[in-house]
Amino acid sequence: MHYLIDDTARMPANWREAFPEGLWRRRTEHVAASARLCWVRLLPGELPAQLVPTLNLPANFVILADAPSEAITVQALEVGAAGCCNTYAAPDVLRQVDVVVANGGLWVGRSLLQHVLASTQRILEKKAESAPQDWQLLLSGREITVAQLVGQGASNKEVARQLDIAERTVKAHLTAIFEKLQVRDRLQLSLRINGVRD
Amino acid sequence: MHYLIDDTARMPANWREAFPEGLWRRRTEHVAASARLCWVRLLPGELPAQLVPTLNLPANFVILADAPSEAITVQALEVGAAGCCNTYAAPDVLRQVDVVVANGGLWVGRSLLQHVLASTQRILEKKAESAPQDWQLLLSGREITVAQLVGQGASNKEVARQLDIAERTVKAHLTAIFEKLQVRDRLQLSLRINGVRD
DNA sequence: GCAGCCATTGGACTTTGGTACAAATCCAGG
DNA sequence: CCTGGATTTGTACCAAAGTCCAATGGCTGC
Repeated sequence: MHYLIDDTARMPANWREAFPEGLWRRRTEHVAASARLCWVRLLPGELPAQLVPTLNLPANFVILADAPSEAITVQALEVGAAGCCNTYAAPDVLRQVDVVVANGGLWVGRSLLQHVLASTQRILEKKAESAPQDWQLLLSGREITVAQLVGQGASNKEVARQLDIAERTVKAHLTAIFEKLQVRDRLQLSLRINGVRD
Repeated sequence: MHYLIDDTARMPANWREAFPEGLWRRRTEHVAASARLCWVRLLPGELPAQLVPTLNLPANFVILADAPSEAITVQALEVGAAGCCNTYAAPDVLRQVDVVVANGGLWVGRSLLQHVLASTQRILEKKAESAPQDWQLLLSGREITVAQLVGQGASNKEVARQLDIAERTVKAHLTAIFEKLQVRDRLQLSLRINGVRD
């Protein structure tokens, strides 16, 4: 049997859809030790380390976060959760989590996993510090200028005005930049040159 | 259909049991592009980065290692694999990997995951002190979720798929977010939530 | 000189992002 | 019961972003 421990006002529809027979419980209510899996929903801003010790949970439980983050997930697993996922994850995903956990696995969402693995990779390579501005080496002078402005949030029109060139030219530079840096649009360019890891 | 790309002498019994209809292939042989999942077995001492580029693999493939390690797994995902697991994993586990990958997930074994998460924890502790997220206080739960995804570079379509809602809804949330945070587009939103100062 | 890169621009086009206006459900609190 | 916020979706429309093909002129190095 599945349990959803949730002190918010409304039960997420996707969970109900994933587990039509699942039971909704307040944090103060009892959960059978025989529960197959217990889903614990965090309140906004709450962290697993604050909540979990206050509850009497069965062996298998999973944290549900409305706004999951790397910090929440790591902490969830640290306090014994078998996984952490978005409260609003699709029903298929929820059922998938169930299957993985039932087989003794740990569940971590794809984006987080990539995030974490990317961090690990940097540790393994220890390259992070050596090449802070590698992208500049791949671009021509003008392209660097355009990339910096776009990276700060400027529109094509603004870049054009500031550099006194046609908007069309800005687009041409951007197309070249995207190709050279292997990014698909200005937002990912911004993340790249501002050193935001994802 | 499942394929096992394996140049060793014997086909692992567990794989045969997990996918009775699966096809065993040498590395030189052709794999249908319509393959559901392609399992690639590493030879002893071999690394994914050496092998994968030499093969013509479909979109979804998983690395099988007789002796999996953190290095092998990270490298496997780096070169595009959807997961990495022990060649001799139980049939149930193999089928589980299949399900996860079929749903767009990445699969990483439990022990590796714990290992990697432990490393990540240290980085997070440093990051946590620096930036209190004021913007989160202005948004509803769902809006926070959308803002985070967009801030990481996701397109409207990707956000919609990930949250299992219509693209139109993503736009509605974004319009509300822009208004509340007083930014004009997704790029400036990204700068705001990633704490980039200009 | 000529090949090659850089910077520039145009026209035509497709895709994506964002807004306006509207409306549905659910649920909380008065 | 009714109001108001949160979440969801629709149609339609406009603007911005991005691509493709093509061209010009400047500069450098062989």
